[in-house]
Amino acid sequence: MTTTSPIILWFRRDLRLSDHPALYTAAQTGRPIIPVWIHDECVETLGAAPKWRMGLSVEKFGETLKGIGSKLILRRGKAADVLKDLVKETGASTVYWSRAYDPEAIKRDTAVKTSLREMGLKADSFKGHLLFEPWVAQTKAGGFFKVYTPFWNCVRQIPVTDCLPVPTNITPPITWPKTDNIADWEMGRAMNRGANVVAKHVCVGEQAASERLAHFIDAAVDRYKEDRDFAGLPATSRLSENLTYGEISPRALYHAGRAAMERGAKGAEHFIKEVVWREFAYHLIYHTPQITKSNWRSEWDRFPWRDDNPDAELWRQGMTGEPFIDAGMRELYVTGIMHNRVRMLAGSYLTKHLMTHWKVGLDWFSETLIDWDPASNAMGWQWIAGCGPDAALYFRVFNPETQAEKFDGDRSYRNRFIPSGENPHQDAMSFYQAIPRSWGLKTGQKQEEPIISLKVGRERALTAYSAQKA
DNA sequence: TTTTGAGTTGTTCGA
DNA sequence: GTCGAACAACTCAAA
Repeated sequence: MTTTSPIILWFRRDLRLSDHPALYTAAQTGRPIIPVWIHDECVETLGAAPKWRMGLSVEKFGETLKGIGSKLILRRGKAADVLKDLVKETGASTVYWSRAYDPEAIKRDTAVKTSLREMGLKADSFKGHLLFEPWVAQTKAGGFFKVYTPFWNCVRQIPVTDCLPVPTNITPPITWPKTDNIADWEMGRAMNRGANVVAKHVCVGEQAASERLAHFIDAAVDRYKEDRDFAGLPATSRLSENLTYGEISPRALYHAGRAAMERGAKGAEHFIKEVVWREFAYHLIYHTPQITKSNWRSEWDRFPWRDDNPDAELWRQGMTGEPFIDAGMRELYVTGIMHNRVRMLAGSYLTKHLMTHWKVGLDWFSETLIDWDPASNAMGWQWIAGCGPDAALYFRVFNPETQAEKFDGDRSYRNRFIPSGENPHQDAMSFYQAIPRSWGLKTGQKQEEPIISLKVGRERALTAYSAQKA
């Protein structure tokens, strides 16, 4: 190992220059840095929308690096093999990356670390994706938390250090290794909905993410606590899209929130608590990785969920006949995201009224969300289905019509995504451009009658829950 | 070890 | 129309 050999900076879901511990540490050595992004085994298995959106992020980050005299080297293959090849080609003696915590990524990274160290290389991972490493928060008994509030009470006492600046000295190597062309990968190929429709709604890259945060702090954080549940209001930060690709660090959100708190913004602590929900999801996925695949509470294994079925297909198509649910499913299809409140309703409706397994919903979200995150989605679906970490009051079944009355009383959200009146909203109409022809929906078509009465659906679910408990 | 208090997000019904 | 109780009892975390 020489002190002048290059450092390979393996980027994954950390596509930014600011507040990047691995990059910052590498830059401080003064050695040449070779930024790399690999279309690896974890990228292969991404759903259509997350893969497409990831591609946009990678492309943008490549431009950013180019702008500072560096370059993003692109390769495709199994991560461990690609990195071994790159080490041989470049004479690098060190590989750095930011830690990931979901089971697939841990498996990949463990293999990478082992094989690189066997070659005598320095291979180190850094914090960066989270405020708190999942093993830091512990109960007094030394275990992990299963309830949010005690988790929050624990981590809120842990100091969060300042954000790191963008390194000023990212030294290029003398010669660059060859790189693939991202266009050849066709990362949007599986977007069989119109990617051009969704593209109007994305916000890509570090600069855009940072402006989005500033705008939220400026315009919305004060009323965040009161307004965040109103689906038609621009009251949320929408930063989940950027966090999941690491275009902004959670620490940037945290400190922006703290600064707002200090000037008396009432909603700011609530905003930080939501950021910490993401931390809690990672705490859970780290300690109970089976959360992505099987019921977190195993007693739910005997619950009579239905597998995928025609009702679930109508749910995916935004054709349940429940306007608030359908609006949410159409928001998802047109914009790639769904308001948090409506995600809960859509999840409750699928798993309770339609008695369909939460995995059916999780799979659809994994396919269609541009802000898809392995930890948050697994936790969210298990929570809403009742088999996840929560007090799990089994009779808590959301009523989409009551919820619409409460959280979309002026119908602005439903009208945005379901055509109504003489001049329907542009987003409602673009749904028909976005959907695949195979769905057979005509422009302007909507489901007039609910596919199941709310009363019948609710009672059917409650009966099944009572039977399970007995 | 036992006890105690609390647990993101709800709905319905009847007074 | 509004408001409180019932829905039922269990798990978690700390004292």
